[in-house]
Amino acid sequence: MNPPTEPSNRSSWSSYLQSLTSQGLFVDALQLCRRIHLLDLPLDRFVLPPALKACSSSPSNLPFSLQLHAYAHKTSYLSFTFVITSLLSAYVKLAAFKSAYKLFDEIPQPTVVAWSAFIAGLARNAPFAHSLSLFKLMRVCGPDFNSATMLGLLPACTQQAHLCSLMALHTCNVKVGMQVSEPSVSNCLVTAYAKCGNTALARQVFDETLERDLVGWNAMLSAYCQNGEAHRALELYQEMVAIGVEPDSVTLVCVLSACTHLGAIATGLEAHERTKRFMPNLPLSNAIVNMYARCGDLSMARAHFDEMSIRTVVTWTTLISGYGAHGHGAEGAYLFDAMVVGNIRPDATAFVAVLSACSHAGLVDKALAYFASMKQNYMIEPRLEHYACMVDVLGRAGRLDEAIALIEAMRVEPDGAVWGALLGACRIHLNVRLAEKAANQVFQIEPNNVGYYVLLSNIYASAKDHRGVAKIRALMRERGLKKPPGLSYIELERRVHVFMADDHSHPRSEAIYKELERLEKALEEVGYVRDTSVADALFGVEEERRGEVLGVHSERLAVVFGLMCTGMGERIVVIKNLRVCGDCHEMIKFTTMVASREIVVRDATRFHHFKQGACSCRGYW
DNA sequence: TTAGGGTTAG
Repeated sequence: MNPPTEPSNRSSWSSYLQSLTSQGLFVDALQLCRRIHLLDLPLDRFVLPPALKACSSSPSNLPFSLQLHAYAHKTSYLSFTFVITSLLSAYVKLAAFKSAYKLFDEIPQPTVVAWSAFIAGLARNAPFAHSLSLFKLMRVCGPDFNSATMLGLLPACTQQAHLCSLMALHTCNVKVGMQVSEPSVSNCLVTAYAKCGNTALARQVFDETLERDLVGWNAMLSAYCQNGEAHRALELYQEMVAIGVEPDSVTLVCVLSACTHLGAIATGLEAHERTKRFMPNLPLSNAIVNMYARCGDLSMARAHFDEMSIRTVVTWTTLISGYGAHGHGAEGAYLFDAMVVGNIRPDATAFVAVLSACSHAGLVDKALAYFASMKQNYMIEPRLEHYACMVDVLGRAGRLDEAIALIEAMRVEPDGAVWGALLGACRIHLNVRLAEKAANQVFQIEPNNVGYYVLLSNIYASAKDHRGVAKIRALMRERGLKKPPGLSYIELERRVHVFMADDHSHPRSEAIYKELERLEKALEEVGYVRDTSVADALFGVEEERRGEVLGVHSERLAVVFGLMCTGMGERIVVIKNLRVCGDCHEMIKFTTMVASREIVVRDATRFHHFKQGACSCRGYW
């Protein structure tokens, strides 16, 4: 959009300024303000809100905001609520909290709008405690709050720690009957509960809402997606469609995201069909590319990417990470270079994507070159996640000394992910001594992250160090840590089936176990030997747990069920929430030979394409 | 003063 034409008479300065700020042209707006100021032209009060909005775009404009404040005082414009609210929100955005509180104190009798504006400003720009205590003060000595007060305050509840306060605010709403009369407040409560990680309470509010609108459905869908309950999101979506609620583009972004998590490509395809009438739509298109890439269909992801008329760095990053996850590092790097040639500037996230693509494909030199160019060519200071990627790259390739040197040279304190990457490399190259060193660090930084304990325990097990295994298991018990359950998903005829280890809950469970037994016999005949090192290490240490460890992993059940339900030549796609176990990895390799099938497994870190007895990861996982 | 959405690592 072009900037509007400058006005010829003074009376339209304020509307001109307004149009500049509404287009986000803050620099031009500020220049104009200063010119008006220099010319000493008489301003009307309507100039102040856009001028203050422009000021709040950068902290360096605080002195100018103070000048505008003084001007408002001199001209008595401060008696208008809209001038006060503009000043308050400018001060809050500029983090000039003292000035904001002082101004608020000076208002003789703040209206509900002034209270709400100040609360909303604090909610967005200051820690939650600020806006909450102002709301408490309002309850004591201010006017009654209205729905706008709540809509401004609730978005500040963003963490688990805010849950108790959120429940208290919820009670306030129930008391005045607002939750029933105002769907917008209910929807905001759903979102707030979701951000605090409590989908059960979010659902309760959703269920109690009488006038349920599309925003409410979308808020609940997104609540499930953000909290790793994609399965529930899809159920809710089916329910919504069944009662005739027409999805919009936001609904479809949520649904595509849920399909992405579950690997539910058939449902994703159906959602893709529904997106047609919203196109072109950048967030939707990005979600589609991501869905295909992470559901295992790179060519569909690429086809949609190629069709897009506008692509941002987010679009490119999505596809690069897709190629990376499938082990096509060279293509990922090629895309990154093509993006740069097309004049799209990579950001820190794009570098994470390309570095991880290099890592999964073992492209060490390429990764080192990208890592160097971040700072040299783009002035992007490597962050912890970039270091974690580089340690991963060097570590996987067996260049452990260089990985350690990199950690030692880091300007920032390494975090759990960095040491965790080194620990992962120690698993691949079975370096027990270095693993202990890395684990020692990681346990101090992230004492509750179970994954790292399991990793070290498995390293000891592979090295047949039974005492080491016992030590880690004891440490886990002492700290009250339990391994999260491994889950595998498989989508068949638009239904997602979920399996856990030793799961007997599936309706066709008996047949699945029989088929598994038959398959394992056939695999042994062609040379598959079950790797029991992890379970053996527990033998004599935790006799009662040996069975559990030796038990049937979820990916085995999902793969066998997939074999049973699909025809010859059909590809099987299984999604796992944790890393696929070494023994299952081996077993699936043999299965592709015996059953002449292609099997794709997406685990927590990447894709494994199994075909004719080999896996695309070639050990880089 | 005013509710819902997309990308990365381990």
